[in-house]
Amino acid sequence: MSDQPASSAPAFAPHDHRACEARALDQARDRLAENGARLTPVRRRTLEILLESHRAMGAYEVLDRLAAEGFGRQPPVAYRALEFLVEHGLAHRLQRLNAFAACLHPGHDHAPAFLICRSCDMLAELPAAPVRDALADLAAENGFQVERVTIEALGLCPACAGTAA
Amino acid sequence: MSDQPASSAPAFAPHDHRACEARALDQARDRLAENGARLTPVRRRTLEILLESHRAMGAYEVLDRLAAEGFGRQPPVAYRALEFLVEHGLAHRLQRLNAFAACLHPGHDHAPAFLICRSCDMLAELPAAPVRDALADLAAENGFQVERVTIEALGLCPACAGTAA
DNA sequence: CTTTCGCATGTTATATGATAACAAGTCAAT
DNA sequence: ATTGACTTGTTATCATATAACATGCGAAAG
Repeated sequence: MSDQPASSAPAFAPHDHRACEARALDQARDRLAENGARLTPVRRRTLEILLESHRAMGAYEVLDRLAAEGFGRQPPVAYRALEFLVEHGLAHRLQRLNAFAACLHPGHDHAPAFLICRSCDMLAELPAAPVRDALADLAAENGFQVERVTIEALGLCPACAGTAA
Repeated sequence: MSDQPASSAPAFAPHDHRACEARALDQARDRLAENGARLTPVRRRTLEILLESHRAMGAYEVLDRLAAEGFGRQPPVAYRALEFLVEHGLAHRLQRLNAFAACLHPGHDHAPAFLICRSCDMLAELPAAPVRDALADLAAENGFQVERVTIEALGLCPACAGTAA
């Protein structure tokens, strides 16, 4: 367990974000190499933008950033890069927000659960094995073949809950 | 257990749909009476439209139906009725599809899990207590206060899985 | 080399989903 | 009969997402 915080992840806790970003980028490179996919400039920049914060970003927010840096300024530019990242497990799409977020554990325990703070927009991506198992049981009971799952909770992160109280 | 199929619900199985519809409408009336809210013609019709099938419908699909029957033809007409139904627990919003579906168990075990068939669009709404509990544990570990949860699985219903095989 | 082919990037145009802001109608309770 | 809360309707606009097509670029076959 050198670099995988596994179940007791920092989540909303403060942490060394530079390292966090760098590690995710490295893992992304590895993963793409394995799959024979290319981390082109737009794609790389898109991933970096998502990695800057533990927040979900709308496609148009990402697009503005890309456009400002000389990439194309039409929606498909952002959507394609985001779709690529999602396909390769380097980012997630948050259904609840119509938005995207960088994946913090590429390659590990996919289909995580998300805790989304409605006050500060911060996001925690957590290993969701127990939750998925419970859902898998439910599906099995009903003869349903699960392909993708969406497990998201909206609420207040510890910091915001404290402030409100 | 006269009318609550509880955990082993028909889900994707064939069933007496007229009764299913009628019961949901009755329960809706009860529930709204309790809350002092009105089941006006648009709202009632919107609920009936959702109840016709165990599918999720987009707001614009509902709107077309309403408009064809003499109600307003502008988006807010549908969105308002749908929002009202969701607020009172008579319908659910499916994040994964940007769509809405009638609630089949108004008043019982809310925040259910959904199984959505990507082939025939059929939908099962299931009591999700174990799944929610697992998610609640995860949230508690991270000091997160959950307010709303989204638990959805996309895949193949028994019928479609059988056909494909 | 250079041709070819697949993929990446870019564009224009349009589809789809959702809300803000305001006007007018309904209806129960005074 | 009048008020005031709520409901319905409108116009206008915003936000999200994708289809369809043109161009460029680079690796591999000739």
